[in-house]
Amino acid sequence: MLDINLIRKNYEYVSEKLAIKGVSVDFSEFLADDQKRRDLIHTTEQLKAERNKSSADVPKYKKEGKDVSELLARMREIGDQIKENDQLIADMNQKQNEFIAGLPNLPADGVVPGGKENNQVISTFGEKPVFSFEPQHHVDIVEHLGIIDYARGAKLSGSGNWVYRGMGAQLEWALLNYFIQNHLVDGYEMILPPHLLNYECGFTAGQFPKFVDDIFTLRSKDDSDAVHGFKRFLLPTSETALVNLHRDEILNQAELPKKYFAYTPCYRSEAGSYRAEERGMIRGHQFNKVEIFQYTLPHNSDQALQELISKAERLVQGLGLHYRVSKLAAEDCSASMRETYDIEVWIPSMNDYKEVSSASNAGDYQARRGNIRFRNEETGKNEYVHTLNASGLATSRIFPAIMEQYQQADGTVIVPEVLRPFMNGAEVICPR
RNA sequence: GGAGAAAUACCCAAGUGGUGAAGGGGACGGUUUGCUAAACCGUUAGCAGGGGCGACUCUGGCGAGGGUUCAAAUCCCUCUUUCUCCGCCA
Repeated sequence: MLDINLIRKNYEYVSEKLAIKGVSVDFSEFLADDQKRRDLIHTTEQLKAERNKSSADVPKYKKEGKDVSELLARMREIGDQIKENDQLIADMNQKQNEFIAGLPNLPADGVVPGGKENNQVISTFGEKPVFSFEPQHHVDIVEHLGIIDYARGAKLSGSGNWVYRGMGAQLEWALLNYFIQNHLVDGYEMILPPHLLNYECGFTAGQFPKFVDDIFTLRSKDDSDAVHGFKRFLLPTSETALVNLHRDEILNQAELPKKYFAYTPCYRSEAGSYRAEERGMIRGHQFNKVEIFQYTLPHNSDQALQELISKAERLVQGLGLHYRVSKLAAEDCSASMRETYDIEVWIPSMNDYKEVSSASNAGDYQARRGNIRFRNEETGKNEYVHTLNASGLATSRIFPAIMEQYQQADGTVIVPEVLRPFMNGAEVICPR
């Protein structure tokens, strides 16, 4: 959520920044409505002041034996006017809130306009592997090895679902353990949140109201009072849970930065996004991810973003996978984020790099939506924290990358060394 | 799932229709003191939102949202959470 005072003070600046994100907004009606709203608040509050005063007079006059019927009549009149005005103000507030909540974050300085095509590769690690044989697609590899079962995944749940089995399940779990170990060593606190979250969580994260279609919502027996058509949804990423941990809280400055990580499956409806070239486990309705998250002081968030990026990079490096880091153009950043870097791993069969981690700084955008503040020790004032998140990592892209980058001529796959301690020392995955 | 009880500040807690939300603990500030403790004095209802250049002032706020009333922490309704009991259960 953007700062309404910033819009009031300098809407030209806000418009310019939003234009970089490809959003054009005319603030003139908004500002006029805001003035009307404030005027009405002012007159209504004066009426309330009168009501409070007269209210106190009633028992006083009664005690003195005076007639209060005229006073009561006037009070009734004021009361009706107040009621009417309060309703108008509530409507205006709602309209204003919906407008502001619908605006995306402003891109940070240095974020270039445009979409994907303007993303800039800022670094690469390792080299594309060279094969002395015809490399296989990861779907063919995992089916040959019998470690991912797509057919039965579809039988159990429908397309876009798969079953990890045997060494596949072990490799998946080893990856998660490897990530977790890494974050624990760095002093991040481990969180296992609920997977079913309420509407407010999605609002704070910035997924709602705009991106409701991308998530799975749950029906319950009594949805009659569910304002948005559902009471709970399955989290699309544990970021949604982590950013809500301190919703409506005022943190002590000394507690910051708060560093968390969480493991959860991520559930996404991915409506209509299936693409033929993404067969396999590149895009599914459920995938595993460890998410790293920080709440920081405003002036420390840029530095924290670098920390998150290098943490995610270190994980991919440890696995010995070739990848690159891209700085996203404004329109490729999600709505809540002011700056995002993607770590993209090389998938030979796709002849392309696919995102395994997205590291973002939301600035105070999510903190405003979720009312997450800290007490500034110097000023004694409450200010909004900054929130940052990064995947650390998503397995659904790493797994195929391992399959394809570590495949051998005989169809077996070498287990990256860092994972072996979590797999009883297994060095290679062979067919069952 | 059923029945009952509760929700007031950092904590405990009073307040069942009439201006300004008791009291205690804690915390913070001060006096006294060589230091600590004690004692004494004071501050501590967050927060959000209006108006004003400003000193300042007004409004809302007693879990949340509605309602009744001239007036609501107090009465009524809905919801949320917590606790107790019953049922079911990994």
